Amino acid sequence: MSKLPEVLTIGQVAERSGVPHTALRFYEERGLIASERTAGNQRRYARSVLRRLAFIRTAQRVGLSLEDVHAALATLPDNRTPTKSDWSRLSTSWQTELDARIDALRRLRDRLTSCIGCGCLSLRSCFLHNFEDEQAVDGPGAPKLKPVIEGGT
Amino acid sequence: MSKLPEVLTIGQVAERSGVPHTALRFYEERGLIASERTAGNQRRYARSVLRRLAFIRTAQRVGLSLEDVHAALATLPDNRTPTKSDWSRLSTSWQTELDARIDALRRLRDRLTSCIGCGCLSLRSCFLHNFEDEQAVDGPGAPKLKPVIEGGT
DNA sequence: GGTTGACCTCCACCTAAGTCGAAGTTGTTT
DNA sequence: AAACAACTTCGACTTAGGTGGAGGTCAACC
Repeated sequence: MSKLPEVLTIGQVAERSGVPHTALRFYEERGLIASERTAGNQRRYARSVLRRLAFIRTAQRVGLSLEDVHAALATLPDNRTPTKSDWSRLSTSWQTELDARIDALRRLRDRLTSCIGCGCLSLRSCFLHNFEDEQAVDGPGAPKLKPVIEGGT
Repeated sequence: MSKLPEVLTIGQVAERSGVPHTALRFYEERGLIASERTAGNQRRYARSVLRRLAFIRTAQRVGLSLEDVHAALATLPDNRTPTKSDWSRLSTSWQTELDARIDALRRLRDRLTSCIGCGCLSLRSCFLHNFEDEQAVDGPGAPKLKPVIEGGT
């Protein structure tokens, strides 16, 4: 535990996080991460930026936008210790969204699973034929499929 | 059950599916859905397109790209009944991906959950401070965070 | 103290996933 | 058969999330 560097250059952050330096500047511009500057105007990052980046990339991976992430992180001010209610806000608002997404994914997967298990070569009982479309009855006013993709704040 | 329409116009599909007509044309251009044409060159859709759309939107919602969806659907040729191995291919390749995404989501959510439960107002044990970053030890060759966002085929 | 690589800003460009509008055609209704 | 909504194509534009290069500066080593 000798020389854990106090601060990291952009190159070091890029290497350690796997996030390209171009993206790091982009995230900074978007207010997702922050840096100090040296006398010579170069960025220096606190090591905690790595966790932030991991969080950002994970959130992105599961389909959340940078704006979502930004909104969430913005509720945790960088310069003061978050209060319990800061946490509550972020946590509960995200959990609802995350739960919904987990559920959607699970249903998608299970549909595939049961499909392959059922031997339904005729597509008779497969997802492409039964995919929550039972409202397609005759007459007008058939309910719409729920609007998907909304990037809810 | 009188007059279930055999085919649907683009407007009807848009209304029933909730997918804008502009997007429907776009999906067709990308080969995700198909239509017949009338003598006068207007699109007519089989009702099964609604399931396909629901599938597409669900997949998108959980962060899969249209290219992913296209690749998957392309393995199920539109004009012949899918074989068991058609299904196997789609199903198993997607399940791996879906499982991974479900897992990532769940970990994200659980981190948030335990965080709010732990009373860690100092951020000492919170995700922003502990988010899989324990490889940030001194010395070179610290393993990168896994590359996120790859849109794997 | 000079070279070399890492860094800086700015700007143009890129892909994905669409949207919008113009200008013309079709289909339905009266 | 006239009106009008719904359709057609096509090209320009949009937003998100970046990438890449030009032209210049900083820092670290010899």
